[in-house]
Amino acid sequence: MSSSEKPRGGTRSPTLTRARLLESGQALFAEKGLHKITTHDIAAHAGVAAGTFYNHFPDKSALFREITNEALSELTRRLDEASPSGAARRDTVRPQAEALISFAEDHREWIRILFSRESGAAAVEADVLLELANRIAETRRQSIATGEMPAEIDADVLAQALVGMWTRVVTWWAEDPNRLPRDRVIGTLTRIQLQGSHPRPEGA
Amino acid sequence: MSSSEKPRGGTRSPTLTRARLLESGQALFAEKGLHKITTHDIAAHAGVAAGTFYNHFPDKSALFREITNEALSELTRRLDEASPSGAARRDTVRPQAEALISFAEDHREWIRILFSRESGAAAVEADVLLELANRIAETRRQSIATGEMPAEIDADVLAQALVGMWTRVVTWWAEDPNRLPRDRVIGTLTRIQLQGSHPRPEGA
Amino acid sequence: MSSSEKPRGGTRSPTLTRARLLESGQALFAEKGLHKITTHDIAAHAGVAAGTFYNHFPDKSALFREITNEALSELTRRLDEASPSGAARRDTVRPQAEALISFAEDHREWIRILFSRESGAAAVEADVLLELANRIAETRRQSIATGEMPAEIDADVLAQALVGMWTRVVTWWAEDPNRLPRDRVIGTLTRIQLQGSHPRPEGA
Amino acid sequence: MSSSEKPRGGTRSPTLTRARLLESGQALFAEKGLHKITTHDIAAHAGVAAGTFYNHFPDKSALFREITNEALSELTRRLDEASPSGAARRDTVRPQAEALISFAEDHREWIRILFSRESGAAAVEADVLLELANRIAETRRQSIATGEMPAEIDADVLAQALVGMWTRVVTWWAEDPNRLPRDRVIGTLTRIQLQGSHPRPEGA
DNA sequence: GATGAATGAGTATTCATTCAT
DNA sequence: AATGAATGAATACTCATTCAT
Repeated sequence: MSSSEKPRGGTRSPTLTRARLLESGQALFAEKGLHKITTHDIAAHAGVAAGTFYNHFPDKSALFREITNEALSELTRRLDEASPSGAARRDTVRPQAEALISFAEDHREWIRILFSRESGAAAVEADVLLELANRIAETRRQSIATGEMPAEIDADVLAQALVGMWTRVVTWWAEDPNRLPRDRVIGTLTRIQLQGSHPRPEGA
Repeated sequence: MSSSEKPRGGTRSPTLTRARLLESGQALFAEKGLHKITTHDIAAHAGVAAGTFYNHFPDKSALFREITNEALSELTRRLDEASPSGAARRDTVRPQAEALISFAEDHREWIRILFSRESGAAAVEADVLLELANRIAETRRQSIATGEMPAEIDADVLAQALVGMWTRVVTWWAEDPNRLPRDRVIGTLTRIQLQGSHPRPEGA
Repeated sequence: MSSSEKPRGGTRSPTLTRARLLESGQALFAEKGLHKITTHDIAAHAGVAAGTFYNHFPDKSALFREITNEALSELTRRLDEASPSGAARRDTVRPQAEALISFAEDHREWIRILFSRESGAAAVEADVLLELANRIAETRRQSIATGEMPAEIDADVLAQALVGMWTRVVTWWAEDPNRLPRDRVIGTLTRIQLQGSHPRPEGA
Repeated sequence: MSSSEKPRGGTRSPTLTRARLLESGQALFAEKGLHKITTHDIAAHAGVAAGTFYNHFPDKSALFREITNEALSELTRRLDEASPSGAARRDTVRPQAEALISFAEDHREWIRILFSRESGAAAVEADVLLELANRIAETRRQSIATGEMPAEIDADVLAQALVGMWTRVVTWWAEDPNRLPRDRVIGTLTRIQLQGSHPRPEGA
């Protein structure tokens, strides 16, 4: 077979094709979101025919889910690594902020896919993020229980707040990392939180 | 012709029809987002024919924009009211949190439309939110300048963080206000912030 | 009733309204043709409500037909006048060309409506034009019969040819009468025809 | 699944499908004109699904343009062939009339599409026809310059006149070629023109 | 596995026409 | 007669998905 032939049949490695589709989906979803990208776009970007897409993924959302799952488990992995279960509570925040920012540095596309609005990932990320939130909240809940943190604080609200804060900041920063040195982001993120102080009521 | 025919001609008040379309759009967009709702859905929900939609709005996005504009200006109005420019800085946070939560109580649909992911409002809300963020940030910037707040804090990051935090919390809470009494949300939101304490470096 | 009120009910003379609709139709059809103009356009241009249109005309094509009929009968009238049945044949062409050109000068809009392509008048004008063609042809037919005109000439073809020629020229000229003084158009039109000479075969 | 299902997947030759769409468009446009024919009509006539149309043409007007372009270039080709640039002027008319009539015989549908009113081709044909007109006019202009043709003749008017005449005659004839033998049409067309005679002024 | 033409349900939008007021 | 909101059929175009080759 001459190598200049149009590839037909099982030419290239299927694994490679699959990988290419994944990459293409990643790049394109990051750029425009799930709904503005067609399966044809992805196939074209991957250099394969439209039908080939369906040899590797049952449908468009399956590819999307695979991407987000991979992204989320990598993120989870890094966050886990950053706060081993045995670690002292106080040490937990900075390493996690660092993990998140490093993740953003290494995978800007994933950040866009996971966290930017209209990306299509709303449902997909919810669970993982909630889990993250809850994990964070759990630490706080204990602080609250021990009186280290004021009782006015609700752990669920706190969890949502932290997730919202972190995802927004990291998305904003990943759009253009030149905005700010990473350490400054981490430094700020680390300090925005309850420090155990019992603030006087505002009006006082 | 029997009198049971569908109404033709200018039967009902146009203002009413317009209002109905607006309401229907609000309800449906809140439920499923801009992209999953068709103009036919809206017309049907409003009890009018498909074409009637276009007697009142040039296109789907115009209706959406009208809804979001109204929502945003109401939100802006409340936030402005909550923090008169002359107010002392410290007094600013709680009233704004209260304003936001009250807004959410009164307009759960608007919250979903403005802040939930995949709503279609990404671009629309950006400006207003950023403005809000910057307003908040400005207060902090001054605190930082006066040394009241540690210099490690970056005002831009802080602004993003606060916006992310607030929008996420309010969206989460508005999904089901029974989750928690509003005061608890406000209380927590009010305390999540730097209190001027200079925390010891994490490792210390 | 104050005169500044929005006219409602039988305010203005219905005859006037009808006339205005006719004028508006004329102006708009001339500009863009039947298919690109909506009944709303016409009503708006006439300064009346959309429904009013249907108080005066059963439908859009009725208005169009009325305009074309009026235009065509005026044209017919002028052409008839220009060539009274008793006139000598030779004298017939120039007066008719003059009549046509004058008609074009007085009614540029009608020219566009009747003769320009895509105006919507295709079917409408056919008959009248054909009649015109046939009347012209008849004159020629006699010339042919008497040997004044060569037998190779077919009267039907000639009729079509003259109609095609005249309508195209007049349409072209009416687009911008400054292109040429009317006499030059008439002069040329008058001379483009068989003059009774028996041309030598082409190759000779 | 029964084998009587509609064909799915790349069953038939795409070239064939494209050709069929082209033919269908041709037939239908010739019959009713661009605006009265829908893409669904064309697809149905071609025996394919509605969406298939768009696999082959970006939109309806692209198909139309393709048809008219092909028609016009074939016509141009034939006219060019009929009057090689070196030919003596006088020899030019009959061959061109012959070319036009032959073209009409071979492509009645194209004639309708190109020249009949309301076909939708107004803009498309303009250039080519004008070019044709000007080419014809140029010959005359020279005749006028040399005094071979009377100075009262305006070359631009003449060009418009010839184009109007020819297109109308050929359209009329192509509707039903049985009306007349082609030679009679050609013969007449050939003789309708200025023969160089200086006619006495009509009134004389 | 790969191909890519074909499929057809889905959707925004237009506009001639109606008729209660 | 005049109004103008309402109607709804019509239509161009998109795109996820299928399947014969």
